[in-house]
Amino acid sequence: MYLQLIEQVRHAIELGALRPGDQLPGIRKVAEDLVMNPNTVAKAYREMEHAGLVVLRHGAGAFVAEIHGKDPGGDQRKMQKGSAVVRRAVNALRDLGLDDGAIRRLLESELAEVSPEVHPKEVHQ
Amino acid sequence: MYLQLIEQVRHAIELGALRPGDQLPGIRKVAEDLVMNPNTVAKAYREMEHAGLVVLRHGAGAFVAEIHGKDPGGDQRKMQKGSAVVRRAVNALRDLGLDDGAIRRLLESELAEVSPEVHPKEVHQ
DNA sequence: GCCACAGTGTTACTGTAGTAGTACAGTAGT
DNA sequence: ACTACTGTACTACTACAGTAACACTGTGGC
Repeated sequence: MYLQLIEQVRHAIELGALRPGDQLPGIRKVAEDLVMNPNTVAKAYREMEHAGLVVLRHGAGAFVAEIHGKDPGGDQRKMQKGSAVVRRAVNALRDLGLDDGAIRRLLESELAEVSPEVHPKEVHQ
Repeated sequence: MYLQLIEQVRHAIELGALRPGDQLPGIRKVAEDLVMNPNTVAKAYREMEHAGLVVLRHGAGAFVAEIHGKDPGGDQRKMQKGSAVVRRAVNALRDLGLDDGAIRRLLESELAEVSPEVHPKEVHQ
């Protein structure tokens, strides 16, 4: 759950929806919106700080870190182009009558094709 | 982890790699291959039996259930066509320089676009 | 026919990570 | 200084993964 939240924020940053210096909504606010415990959000925030995505200032708030990648602008272009690719693919897959679960399985199967048995786990250390 | 195993088996059945009546490898065998605990595999097997995917026979083994869907053949076709779609999309995304994590985020973002906040949880029971 | 053995799934029990709940501590504006 | 906001720390609970001993089935030898 807290991992999903991290992925969402990471995605927002990559897309440019969140920019360096921006303040993230407070822990309780997020917790209320997503119907989860404040502590769970706090854990996500701490993990993100550990990953260098955001900077936490006790009492002040959480802010998007200044530099999270080497090529901030390039990533946004790539993600936007990629988003179009994914949209077309998903539409085609849904036209075939496949549900979200089947689509996820197909993707995981394809991703595992090249680099098998490498699950995304080495992120935090 | 046991959920991933279930998804893999479900995928294999949908693709036709596993057919009704086929015997699944033993719990310990699978556990050794995937470097996980036999108990974890056992839990996956039990969940799959509960979902009607397989039939467990104490002392004999685990076998793929006779009927798991209404249109066995049609699903295979759809999945195979879908697999081609996904392959092309993934290749395009990788050519853009996107890694697996970014690709997953793009997919999740796209899937959430239409039916937001509906996480895959209603599978069992 | 019967028994031992190797295979199978099953069932306790333990440790650990994630989540929820609650109270605490720091910051900034008034 | 007060107050309303922020993140932090501690505790309890639940679910998952790991470990080991158990129970059932099928096969081969006797």
